Amino acid sequence: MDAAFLQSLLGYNARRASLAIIEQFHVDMASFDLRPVDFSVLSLIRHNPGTTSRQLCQALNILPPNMVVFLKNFEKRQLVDRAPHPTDGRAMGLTLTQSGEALMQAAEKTAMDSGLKATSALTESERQTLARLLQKIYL
Amino acid sequence: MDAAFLQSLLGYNARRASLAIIEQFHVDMASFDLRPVDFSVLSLIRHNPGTTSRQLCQALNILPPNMVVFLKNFEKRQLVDRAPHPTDGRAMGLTLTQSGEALMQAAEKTAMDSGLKATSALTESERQTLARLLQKIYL
DNA sequence: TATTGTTATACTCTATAACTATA
DNA sequence: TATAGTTATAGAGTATAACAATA
Repeated sequence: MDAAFLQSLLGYNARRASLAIIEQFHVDMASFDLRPVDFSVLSLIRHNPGTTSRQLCQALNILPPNMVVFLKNFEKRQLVDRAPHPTDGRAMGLTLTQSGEALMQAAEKTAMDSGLKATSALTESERQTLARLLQKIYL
Repeated sequence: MDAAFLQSLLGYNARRASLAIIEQFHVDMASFDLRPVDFSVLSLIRHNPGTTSRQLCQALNILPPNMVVFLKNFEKRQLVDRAPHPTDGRAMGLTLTQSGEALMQAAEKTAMDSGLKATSALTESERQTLARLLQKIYL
């Protein structure tokens, strides 16, 4: 099967590569019960304690009604605490609970290892080049 | 918002970049009424005339029941012809119709231009490096 | 017995409209 | 008037089970 033309398109390559990495992610992260989007949200909360739902939505390009569902789930799993925002009465400040922190400490390590496994065909130098070029596209 | 950790993960970067390119794709390809997956299937048929549904499924990692819907749509739009396969009585050989060929000739040109626009922050040399590294991940 | 194509359907993900409470 | 959060729901995308026809 000749896929030379599709392989000349960066969009095609980026999508196929991201799906391959995510497939590995699902395998390696199964024990955490975290989808990629769950992981991204919790990681941002971890590294930005007190952040709001809106800020997460903007950072991850997620629509607010969908974020509500994710956060509700995290609260039910006692991974995230919601406290009144100090300056904005409409918003809620988000932080990881103690068990959320413990989970994410392990999950971030596993996610890093999973990413290395999925990109084992690359050298560390190539990984850094790749990350830099991809960020030039979407940032 | 500190997203440094997520940005260290290739899976996150690849997904964000692919979404950015696909967003541009939707804008530029609107007049063709082709989603990325439609475009990929039709392009493979164009460059591999006589190919079968199963071969397309394997090449694009699409499940057969979903491919049936795509091909049925293409047939209704008179973009694809299906003829009995010369050697396998179970399969159908797929080719573009004359109007399908005309559409895809224009669509492939537009898709290339769209990809260049979405990656205008990169040099041509960087684009080639990026494509090569991404293919090392998923091929 | 395995594979191609197919139907029907379930499940997940993403998007839209409309509402409330506060800025 | 605009924004944060929420509810309900619609739409798009992806996956599973089961079947007929052919290899």
